[in-house]
Amino acid sequence: MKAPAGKPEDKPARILQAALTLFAERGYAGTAMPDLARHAGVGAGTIYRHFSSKEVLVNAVFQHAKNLLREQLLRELHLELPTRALFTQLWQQLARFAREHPLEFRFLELHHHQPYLDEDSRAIERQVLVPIWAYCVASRQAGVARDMPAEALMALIWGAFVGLFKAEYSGYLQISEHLLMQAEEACWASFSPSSTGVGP
Amino acid sequence: MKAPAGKPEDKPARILQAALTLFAERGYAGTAMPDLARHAGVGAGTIYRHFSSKEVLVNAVFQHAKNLLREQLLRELHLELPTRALFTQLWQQLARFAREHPLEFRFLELHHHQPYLDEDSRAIERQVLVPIWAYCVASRQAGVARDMPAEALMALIWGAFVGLFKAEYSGYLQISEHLLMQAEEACWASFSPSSTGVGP
Amino acid sequence: MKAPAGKPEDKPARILQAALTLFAERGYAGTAMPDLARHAGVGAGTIYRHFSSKEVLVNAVFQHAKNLLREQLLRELHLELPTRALFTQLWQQLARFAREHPLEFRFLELHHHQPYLDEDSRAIERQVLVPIWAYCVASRQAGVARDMPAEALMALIWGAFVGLFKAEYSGYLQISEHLLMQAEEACWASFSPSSTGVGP
Amino acid sequence: MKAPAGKPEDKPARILQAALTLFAERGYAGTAMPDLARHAGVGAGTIYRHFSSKEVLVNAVFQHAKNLLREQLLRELHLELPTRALFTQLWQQLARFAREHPLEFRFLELHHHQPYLDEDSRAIERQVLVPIWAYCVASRQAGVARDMPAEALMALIWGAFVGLFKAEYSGYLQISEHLLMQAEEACWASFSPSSTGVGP
DNA sequence: TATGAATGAGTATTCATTCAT
DNA sequence: GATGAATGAATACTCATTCAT
Repeated sequence: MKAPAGKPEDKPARILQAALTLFAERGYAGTAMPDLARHAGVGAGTIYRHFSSKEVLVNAVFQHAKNLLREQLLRELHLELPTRALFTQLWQQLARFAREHPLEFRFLELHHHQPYLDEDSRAIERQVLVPIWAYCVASRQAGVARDMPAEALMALIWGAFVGLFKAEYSGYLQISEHLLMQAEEACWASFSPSSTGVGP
Repeated sequence: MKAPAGKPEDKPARILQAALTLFAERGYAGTAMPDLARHAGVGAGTIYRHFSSKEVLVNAVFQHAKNLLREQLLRELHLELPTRALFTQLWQQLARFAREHPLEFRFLELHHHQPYLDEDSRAIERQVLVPIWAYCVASRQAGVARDMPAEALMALIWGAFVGLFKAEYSGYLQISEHLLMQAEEACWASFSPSSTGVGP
Repeated sequence: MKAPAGKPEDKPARILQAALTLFAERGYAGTAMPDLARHAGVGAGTIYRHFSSKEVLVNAVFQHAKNLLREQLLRELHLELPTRALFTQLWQQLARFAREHPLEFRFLELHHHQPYLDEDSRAIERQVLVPIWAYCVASRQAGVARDMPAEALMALIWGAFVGLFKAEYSGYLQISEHLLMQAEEACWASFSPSSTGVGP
Repeated sequence: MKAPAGKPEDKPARILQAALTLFAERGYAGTAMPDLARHAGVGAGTIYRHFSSKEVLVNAVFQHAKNLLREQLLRELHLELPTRALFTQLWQQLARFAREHPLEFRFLELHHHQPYLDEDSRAIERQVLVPIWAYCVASRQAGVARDMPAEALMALIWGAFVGLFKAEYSGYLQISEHLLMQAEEACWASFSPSSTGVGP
């Protein structure tokens, strides 16, 4: 009979959860360890039994969040679909991630490229990007994406997506399912070569 | 004849400059006041003669940066231009801001909607948004923007723009003048209603 | 059949041994209990089953070491020997102790008269000193020791002895059997009244 | 008009003094920085303006104490004196140091060869020893010191000296001027070759 | 007015000790 | 009995802010 009690008994999980929440809210430097301990419902020392320093902790959170994103983004991806459909699928997976894991989403936005991220964290970051990058390169070669560097395409689409959800949690906007699909179409339009000026 | 020493500029400006630089680099919470004083080349106490607290200082920086953005964005705006041309103009003003004031740009991205921003800062934020919002609303009514909330359109375009420049200073990308224009076209495509299904 | 695992020895002994080692190396305040537990190969809590606090533990180590010194110093002491021979014997017993029990020797040097030593520890300290003191007093009355307080004689000889061995484990010196005997002679010279100026 | 006030205004000096006192009493590891600050009558942060860490502080104290010892020991040393007289002079200088600077004396005894001492501290340690070592070597070559390694001679005499003063501050003994001279004679006896067996 | 030394509450982290298993 | 995870007070150190000069 283990840990049937009220509070979830898994301390590391509680600590990660609290860290995710506070880092997403206040950022790494803005979060104090004693505060974090209180939120996790553990003693301050307990954190250090599981994570040897604040830096190690933030990297653990980063890697958890990034892995989750990778799984949600790349799982059940039907690469055989036509480019347009695949785009929709990617968009929806992203949206599902942002919806189901808002803290992870905000955390990742806030802790990009920070100096305390270690090599493992950076490696996972790259792991997420590579398949998307490949998709962009392939689309471009197939003539169904604009003639821009894959990196630029990704930056525009990812940026637009992030902008949309930031606007929501900033209170400017409520994203309905319908709006989500409209935004997807808008982004597809910025991704695929425009038909403007394309002959008769 | 006052202060003929090393740097002649006036103190408040030096302090604001140092604050802008460090906040943009390390964030508000990650920046220490004594460090900031050293960067500004003034005594720690001097900061407090001009800005009564760290919060007041960050708000001053925010307002300076946001005002600069507003001026660069809205100055010499030819509202009588056709929507498409106005879009290009806005895009170019934004790009000029990001290019000429990279610190202000990064600072603003990093300090959105933080709890230490006061009412004045939030008001200025809105001041910047309102004309853009009006442009979106008008475009939509004229049928030259997609049928989405103006807030969503702004979020998508602003997000894409920010994504592009973040990719640049993250080292993923080098933004040439040509690329900038291609990106503008892509964003316009996501802004204007797609011609899909529109047929004779 | 209990605890057939790795180290078979009994726990209290293992704990005392680890405490002796670490206290001798790093001092009382410089030694952490969890570290000590790891060195002893026991759980942290186990220490407290046998020693109710760190202070109790250090006193146990002190008493063990001091008792060992007492035994080695006073056992098989031929009090009937002439003063000179007895001096040599004491010197050799001391040397044997320092050689065979270097940790105990270092520990005792490092933890003299510390405020956490309890009355029992202080009592044992005195028990060791009393017979030596008696030897000094007797020698002096017999005219074979210098005309100084017994305490001063003891301090000089003990100090010289300790200095010699400290020099060895500080790496300044290697104490051969021959050197040990030379040193003994030198100390005897400082103990016994000089013949200088003694004439008919 | 500077610092005429009750308490000496020199913060670094006050901090060094408090550090000397507490380290001499409780040892390095046994002394807490906030305690030290309170003793020095300064804020905890003030210590760090002058000494960048506890280690830097203990090295500063060590170097101050060792330099003082060196000056008192080697100053006005009449190297042209006969060996016996020079020995007395060294002894008296040492005694003066132990008398006038009991805290420095205790501190040095307690912090020998500790791992936190830096190269500068170790260098000064050697600087003190070298001249004494030279004296021993010269004496030995002149046939007025026992035929032992200079290091052993030093260890015995220094050890005896330290033993004597430790006995005093441990309360076993009161060292009168007369006793000090008797002890000096005893130590000289252990230093110089015994006349035993030398006869007509 | 400007300074920067000084402060002490606050930070990350450690450690003697406890207690559920 | 033995364990080692958990604790929270204590530790070394930092930082926003003040104030004597």
